[in-house]
Amino acid sequence: MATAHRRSAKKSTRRRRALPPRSGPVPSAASGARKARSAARHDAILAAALDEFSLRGFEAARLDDVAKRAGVAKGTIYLYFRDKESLFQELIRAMLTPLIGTIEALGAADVPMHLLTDQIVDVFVREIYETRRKDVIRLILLEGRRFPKLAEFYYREVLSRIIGAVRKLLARAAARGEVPPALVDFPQIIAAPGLVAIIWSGLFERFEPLDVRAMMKAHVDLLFAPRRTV
Amino acid sequence: MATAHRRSAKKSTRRRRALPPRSGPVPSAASGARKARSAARHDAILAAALDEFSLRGFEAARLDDVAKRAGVAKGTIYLYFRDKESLFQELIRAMLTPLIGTIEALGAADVPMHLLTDQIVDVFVREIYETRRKDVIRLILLEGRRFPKLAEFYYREVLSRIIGAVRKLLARAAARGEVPPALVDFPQIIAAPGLVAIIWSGLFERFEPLDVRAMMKAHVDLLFAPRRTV
DNA sequence: TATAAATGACTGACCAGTCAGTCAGTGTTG
DNA sequence: CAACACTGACTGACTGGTCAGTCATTTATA
Repeated sequence: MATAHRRSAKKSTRRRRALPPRSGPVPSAASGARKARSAARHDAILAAALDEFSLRGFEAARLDDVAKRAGVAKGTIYLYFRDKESLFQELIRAMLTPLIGTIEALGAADVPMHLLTDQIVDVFVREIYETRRKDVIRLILLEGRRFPKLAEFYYREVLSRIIGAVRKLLARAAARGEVPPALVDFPQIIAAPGLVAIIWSGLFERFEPLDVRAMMKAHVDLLFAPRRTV
Repeated sequence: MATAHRRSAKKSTRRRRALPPRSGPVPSAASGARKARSAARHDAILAAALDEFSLRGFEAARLDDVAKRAGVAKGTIYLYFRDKESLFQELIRAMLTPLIGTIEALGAADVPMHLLTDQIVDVFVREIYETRRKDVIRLILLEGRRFPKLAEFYYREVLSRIIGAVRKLLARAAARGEVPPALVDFPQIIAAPGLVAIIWSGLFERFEPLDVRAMMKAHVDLLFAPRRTV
């Protein structure tokens, strides 16, 4: 049977390379064309890696396939990334880092709740659900346990900031009586349907399609609907 | 090339095996004891497999480790399970099958919504979150993409039944005006915080603990709180 | 031409699955 | 009850295939 074995990302104990590499090649003083070409290769490898990692997961993804997909030889990957694990981690970072600005901007705004809810849904759908970031987040959920560093990065740089921003907004809204105070304790509740959508789209879409935008809209409308009691 | 015999001369025959005779089952009822012993082995392997699969994921889990953890030789696993994938699938089925009855019972009940919400939270926490089923569900979410059969089993036997039961309850409640009709379209919303909790507990608990029961309670209270408008 | 970049065949570790051999427990016989 | 034969559950060294990472060689660029 097609038994597929994988090696765990273990330390390569042997091989002492005194001064191996830093990230990219290009030592110094290179022409712009060279730099551009190099950056293009770098990005092509990342894009191919995202495809393969999404398709098969970290362990099962083959670097031979990544290379083929990127249109380079396997050795080339090692000119740009230290090893498979570095490639994975740099991929995650590259995809999520641009998100941080967007998040902090969201937290700084001070609009009334009924407008903000639409905004939150919209940012999630446009910046995550309809992009490859959806796959990146799925990868973190998938592989996070075996890469504690990665889970930590994601928590520290992304999640905790989102939670902080949302909590601040909620606290303000709660003070104005626009939102039940219980929600301030669990900002995760707001994002929960987004997570469900990401999981669902990967596993059960084929059995039962899900209109994410409608679901998230329904959810926030339910949460923020006017109440008899506060 | 594989002749790198670390084994060397077959000197010294077999090392004394550990002593299995001591301990347990003991004689008497001939075939009965045998069956019991066999069932115990079967279960020990499943339990060990759950540990290893949860810890490392399907690909990275080693059957050598499963065997060691179960206290049997690797070959023994193959007396009970066809291959690694069968072991995985049987594990999932064994853990989730007992849940089906519980679910259908829940759907049959016809209690007012405000009582049912507590019940839903309670069943989730007691039957899933506080048991190893949490890990099993995490495994499905994580590995489901690479085991379409498994995702289908889970959807058909578990998820669709839960959704059906909850939807029925919601429709009845909505007809009585206890629940906003929008919720009937997205029963996933009710379960969403449960899913968040399962993921969260695996990845971010160490940074920020999460009180699942409180979060789920807050969520259903928010959803089902009396409203000014319906 | 000199130097950097890229290649891909190769190596060594690694692991799912196999199977020849072992032995505890059972049945049979004297 | 002891001695012997039998059996099948169990074992673990081994095989065959896989793939991350290396490096001698080739190709592109300045």
